[in-house]
Amino acid sequence: MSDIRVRFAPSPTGPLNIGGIRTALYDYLLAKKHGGTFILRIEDTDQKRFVEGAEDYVIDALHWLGIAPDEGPRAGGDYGPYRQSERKSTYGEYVQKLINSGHAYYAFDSHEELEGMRTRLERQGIQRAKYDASTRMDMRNSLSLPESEVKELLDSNASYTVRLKVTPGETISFVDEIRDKVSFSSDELDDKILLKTDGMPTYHMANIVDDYLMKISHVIRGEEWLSSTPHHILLYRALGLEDHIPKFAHLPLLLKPVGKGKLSKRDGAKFGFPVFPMEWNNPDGEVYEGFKEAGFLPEAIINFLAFLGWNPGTEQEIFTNAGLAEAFSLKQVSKGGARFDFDKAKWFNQQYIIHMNDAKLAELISQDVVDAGYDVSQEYLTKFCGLMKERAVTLKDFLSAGSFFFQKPEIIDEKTIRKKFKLENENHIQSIIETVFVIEDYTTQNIETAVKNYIGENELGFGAILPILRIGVSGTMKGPDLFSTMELIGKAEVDERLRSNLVRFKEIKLIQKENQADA
RNA sequence: GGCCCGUUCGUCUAGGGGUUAGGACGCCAGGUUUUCAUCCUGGUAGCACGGGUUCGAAUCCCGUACGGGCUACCA
Repeated sequence: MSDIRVRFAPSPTGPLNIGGIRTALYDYLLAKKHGGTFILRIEDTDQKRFVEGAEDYVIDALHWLGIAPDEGPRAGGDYGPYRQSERKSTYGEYVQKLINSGHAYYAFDSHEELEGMRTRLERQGIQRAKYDASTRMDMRNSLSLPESEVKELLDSNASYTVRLKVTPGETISFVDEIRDKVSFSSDELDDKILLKTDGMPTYHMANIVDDYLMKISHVIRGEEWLSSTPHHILLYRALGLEDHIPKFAHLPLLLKPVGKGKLSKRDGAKFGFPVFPMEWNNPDGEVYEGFKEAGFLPEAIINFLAFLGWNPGTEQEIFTNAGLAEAFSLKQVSKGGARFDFDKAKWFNQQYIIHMNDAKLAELISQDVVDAGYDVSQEYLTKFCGLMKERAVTLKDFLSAGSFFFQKPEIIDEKTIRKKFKLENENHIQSIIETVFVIEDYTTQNIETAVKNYIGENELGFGAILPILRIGVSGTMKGPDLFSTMELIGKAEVDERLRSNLVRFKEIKLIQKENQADA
């Protein structure tokens, strides 16, 4: 194990969407590239926003996608616990340290007082008033209040927060692995709350302490964190942990496929594709569709997501999980936001299905087959997958486009029958059905030879006969090689379908004739 | 409003002073196929705008526009 340790730190406030998955993927890829450790840490410091089941969802999704964490609440590890709510006691010491060294202070202001300050300053023309060096002495805190009063308040169990004391006039710079140097003026920074009245640390405090304690080497997170990074730098400095500052990489956001703004959870329903890895049943009863349920392969999603904002610098696009890890580099991550392109996702999935072995595919769709009420052997299913896979974009397409392998087709492509079927060929079709029926060894090759010989000998032309047979067997013009299809479906069933459908074709044709006569 | 980040075909992107600006998805056309799909070949389409630096700018600098993020006792 190298000392590269990368954490994915979601809040359990709902299902992890595809953007979160991408962040986790980049975390995973960077760790694996360097033989390091991928860590999952649950940032549940906001008890109000906690959603039951969200943590399990995150872990299950990462497992399904094949990017399971090496350390985390379920995986365990030497740096646990991995839920911040269970680490509450460890943060106090660091907060105290900041207070003692004068880098942080107690603030006793109520929500109303804070609100009052903001509206007061707004009336003076200040758009967004901050709690900072310019305002803190007008507020009720351990900097503005006499020491005795502070002690009194503390002793009387008055509720308080702890705020970071930001010194104005400084320039805070750091190197972002994706964007290079980024600078902020401390004048713009407010005195961030580090410890809430409920005794829980805020994200900023917990994050710094845990990253330090868990020996995190790289912080990869969404761009929305870029502007709070200077606060984090200040925190490391104040704690005397400047030598332990991890490398930062802020990822560009995932954007809606069309229109403005970042991809949101409701875009799935809006645009007709999943934005979550797996199905999620929201407590409010709303159901969010997942890629898994839509018939996507985890490898394909990973490959697709990896390329949304990153590229290997070569023209190779199809990568195994391990190949991605080897090729990955933060330097190749692009800076601009990427639109989510469902067409590209489907293309990746199709590629993965085509290249997957038939038995494996059979295994993946076997549950759907059972659910549809079909009962076939594993061998049959494997052959079926072999025939259908070039036509499938998702796993769902196997059954929707290949149902005639399991049951006699209900819907017949009548249009093609009207166009291709000639009543004068009826006897020929009849003869072909009989010719094929007497084949002893009912193989693709033998069926093909028999049919083609008959067509040749009677000078009929493939176009006049084969579409009729195809629709007779499968009901549709779309499908795998006709003779392979016949072999798999089997002689008796094929014979039955062809005989009964021939009758139906005649009816279709006669109705057509009548209509023409009327017109 | 302020601060910060960004902007190459419709989309994802390569390219970082001299390129016919490359690839992929999509779309279109052709070929292969009894059909559909796969596959193959070809086509379509782009450096946001304005200044500057330079012999030369997609590339460096400045500005503008546009997009995004942050501006909570949310993460």
